Amino acid sequence: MDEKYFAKKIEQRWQKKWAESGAFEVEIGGDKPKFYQLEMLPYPSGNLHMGHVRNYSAGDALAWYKRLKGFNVLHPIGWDSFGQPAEDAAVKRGVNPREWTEANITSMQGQLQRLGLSYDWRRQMYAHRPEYYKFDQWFFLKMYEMGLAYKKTTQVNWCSHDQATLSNEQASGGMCWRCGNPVTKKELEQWFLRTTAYTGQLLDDMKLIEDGWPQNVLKRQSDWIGRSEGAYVDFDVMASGEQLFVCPIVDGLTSMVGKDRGRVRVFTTRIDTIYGANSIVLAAEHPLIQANLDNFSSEVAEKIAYIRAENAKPADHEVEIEKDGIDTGLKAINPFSGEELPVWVGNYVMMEYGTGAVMSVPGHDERDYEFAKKFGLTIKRVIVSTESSDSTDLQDAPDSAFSEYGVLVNSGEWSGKTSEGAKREMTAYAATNGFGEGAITYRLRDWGISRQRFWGSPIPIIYCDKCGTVPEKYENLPVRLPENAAITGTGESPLAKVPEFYETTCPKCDSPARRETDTMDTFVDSSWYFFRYTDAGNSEMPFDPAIAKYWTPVDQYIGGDDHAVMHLIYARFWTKVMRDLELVAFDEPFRRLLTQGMVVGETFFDDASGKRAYAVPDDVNVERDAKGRITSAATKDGKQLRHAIERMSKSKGNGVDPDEMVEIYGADAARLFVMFAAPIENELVWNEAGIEGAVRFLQRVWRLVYKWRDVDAGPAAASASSGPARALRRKTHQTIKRVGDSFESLQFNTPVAALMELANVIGDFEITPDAASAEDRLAVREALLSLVLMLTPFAPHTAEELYSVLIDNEDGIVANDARFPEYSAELARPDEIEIAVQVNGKLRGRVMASPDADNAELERLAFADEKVREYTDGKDVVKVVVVPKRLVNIVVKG
RNA sequence: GCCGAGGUGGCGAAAUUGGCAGACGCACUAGACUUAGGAUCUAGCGCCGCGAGGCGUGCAGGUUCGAUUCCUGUCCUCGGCACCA
Repeated sequence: MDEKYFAKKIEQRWQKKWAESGAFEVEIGGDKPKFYQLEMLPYPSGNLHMGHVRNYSAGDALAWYKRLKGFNVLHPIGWDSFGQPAEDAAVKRGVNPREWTEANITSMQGQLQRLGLSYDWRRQMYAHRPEYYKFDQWFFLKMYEMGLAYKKTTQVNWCSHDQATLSNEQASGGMCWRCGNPVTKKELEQWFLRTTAYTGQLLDDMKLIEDGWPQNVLKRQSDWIGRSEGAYVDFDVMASGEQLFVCPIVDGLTSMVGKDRGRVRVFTTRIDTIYGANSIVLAAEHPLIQANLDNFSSEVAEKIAYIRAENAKPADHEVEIEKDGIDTGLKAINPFSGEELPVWVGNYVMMEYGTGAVMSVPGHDERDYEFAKKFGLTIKRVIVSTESSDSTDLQDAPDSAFSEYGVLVNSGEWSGKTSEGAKREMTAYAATNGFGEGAITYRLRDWGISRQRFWGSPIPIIYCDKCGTVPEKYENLPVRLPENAAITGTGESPLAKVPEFYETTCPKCDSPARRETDTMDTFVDSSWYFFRYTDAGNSEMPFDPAIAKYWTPVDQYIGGDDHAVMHLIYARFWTKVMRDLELVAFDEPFRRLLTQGMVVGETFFDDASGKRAYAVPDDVNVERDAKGRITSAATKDGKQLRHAIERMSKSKGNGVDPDEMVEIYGADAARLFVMFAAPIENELVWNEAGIEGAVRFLQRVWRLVYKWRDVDAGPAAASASSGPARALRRKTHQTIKRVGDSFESLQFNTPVAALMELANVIGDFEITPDAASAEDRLAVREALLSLVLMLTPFAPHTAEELYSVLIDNEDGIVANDARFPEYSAELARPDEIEIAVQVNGKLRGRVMASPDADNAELERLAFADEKVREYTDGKDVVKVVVVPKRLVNIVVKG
């Protein structure tokens, strides 16, 4: 053993010991309570970035903490190894996606190992290997049987940059989740998973996890699910004059009521304003509109086609979309008032939400108001008023809609009622009279999972001329990806060009048939991978329910909040499906969720010479303002550079290579620093300056241990000592409390600070080892053992090494199954505490007092203080406020 | 536009939830030890002031003996959503 701190040497030694002893390999059972610690699995891009280091360091710290607390901790890692980058690499460099992926995984496994993360490596899952994706397919077949997987032709989100389909969640904000480019629409036949079958549960079950999940993620999920309560109202629709008219029958949207009469259903949350409707407005894609295109004038038909085309274009949020529309000439009847209303097509009505049809009430809805104004339509009477006054004609006056609740006027028999009451009663009235009903709509849609991609799980479906769509048999799973396929990146399914793949026979009738050539969205893999870890080798089932029952649900999940409405919704949905399949017996997969902030870096671009980014500004001159923000940047030869703060990654060129950090400073220092630098949920602007401090701290602890290593405690003089020994023990126990509390509340920066304080106090302990009394020795030894044990979650190699030095044994913390130090409230209790003395709220003195001193005693001490007297003598004492154990505030006058 | 979170030293941040603002660390300054130090140690480090002292948690008010913490208004920053009827 060396007396100098060489990170590399001890890191290699302990990593080897852990691997050889299977230190983090766990099984079900035993006396210890279980704890499932999980971090979001990485995509094998080839390189770890600092965001990974932050995520996995935090998870590892918790895993260690729980182990030290006596838990049986499952801490696994795996690979989200299907997906587009592998295909991009194939297109760009002609490499085989499988080989590229496997090589990346190998290199990243090495990086994770060098960080010394405490995984049960045996349990790794690899999404791209048949042993895993077999069960993607297994689940698909189950969902097909349950009616949860179905195929339909629809407008899907299309990213023309990536040449790929996207689910609604992946196109959130109108931008592609991968590349950030605007999304267009494309009509395709796609497989969907019926997430909407679980809408209510996805919303309601948030109650079960609201204490363990960040507010902001819950909020985003509930916004995404988008519950909205209102009513359906059916308007009779007919042609006007000689116009021909057909009414298609589409369940829930349209129906026939007579030879020349149809009905169209609108959704509204404000049925109370129905007397103010001046028209009904339909989406251009609405079946009623599409069915009548030939019956409309060419002008109308052209306009509708135009609107439809515009709707498919990518959204630009910088520019507000101008309202557009046209009067179709059709007429509708307001079922409440009996009025005849024109039927319009409007670009602001979306086919995907509600019924694709709305009643337009310009007086009380801002969008309808804009629409009416643009086309010079009548803005009808006031329907909702703040007083129950008589009607006012809105036509001249208004410059905006009044969209609040109030009292109804001009509303027939409902005049005089409140909006709330009228909504209830009018909905009931519509229902009894057969032209409507109460309705709840959601924004959440089904999950489109078909991808015209090679590198994903094949969808296990076969198309037979005789039998139609036929699911593959379970015994034929996995449907394997071929070794090779021409990958062009042009958006067609590569598998459709591989006859050896798609040529098959029908599982039902044995005649020649064709396989589905689309593959599944990669988010399928990550929707259930954390169950696979519990039983990673199972070849018959995704996992054995009995084993999963022991480990799941996940106790603590850590990852970025960029997955708030993608992965986390899908995983919750999948869990509910698994529950209905009786594979699991709970509703929610993740008890607690911690969202860690991004690690970002400063990036510099030279727009003139292309897109080169400068990573470390060695060759960049940077000017900063008082807050340290960059005001300008230029190359050494004076070329101006554009600068930005961006998520760190190798591809952006601003990445700090974790391997390099480990090489220079050591894994422990890198991990410790990342944990200490900022609260875990904050964004971390990467700045390497601070890491030296982490190294210094580890070296300080190292020197302290070696300084005292030969002093054993001797006969345990556990009785309360006085003086420095007692003070040290007090600090030790206060630190134990602070560090434990911090872990429980998922804080990682403050416990490091607490450990630094403790190390500082040990360093200030002035007795030399030779002169130390038995009490001194006990105090120092306890302090050092506690410090080292509590350091384990942040710097496990150093902790293991120093622990073995302290106990003078080759084995360390793991081998001895050591425990987090025991906290003693008695030892943490101070003999004396400092009481602040204020006069009129301003600090004027400090006095020492016993923690048990009563208020009268504290008051007496306060008045006895010389400094305080200067401010109180000769003045009237109006009031004295005493806060036990904290302060005395004397209020004086004059 | 709507919703949410947040503004504390030169920087990252603490603050027992209404009770000594700035713990811990980075950077910086001075000194010690050194052939040397980018090692280590000592001291200093919110602002103004020689000092006593005064001021200070985005800004303006309010509640309170006492406010970074609660309330009202306002400004700014970041994030989410984007015609959801």
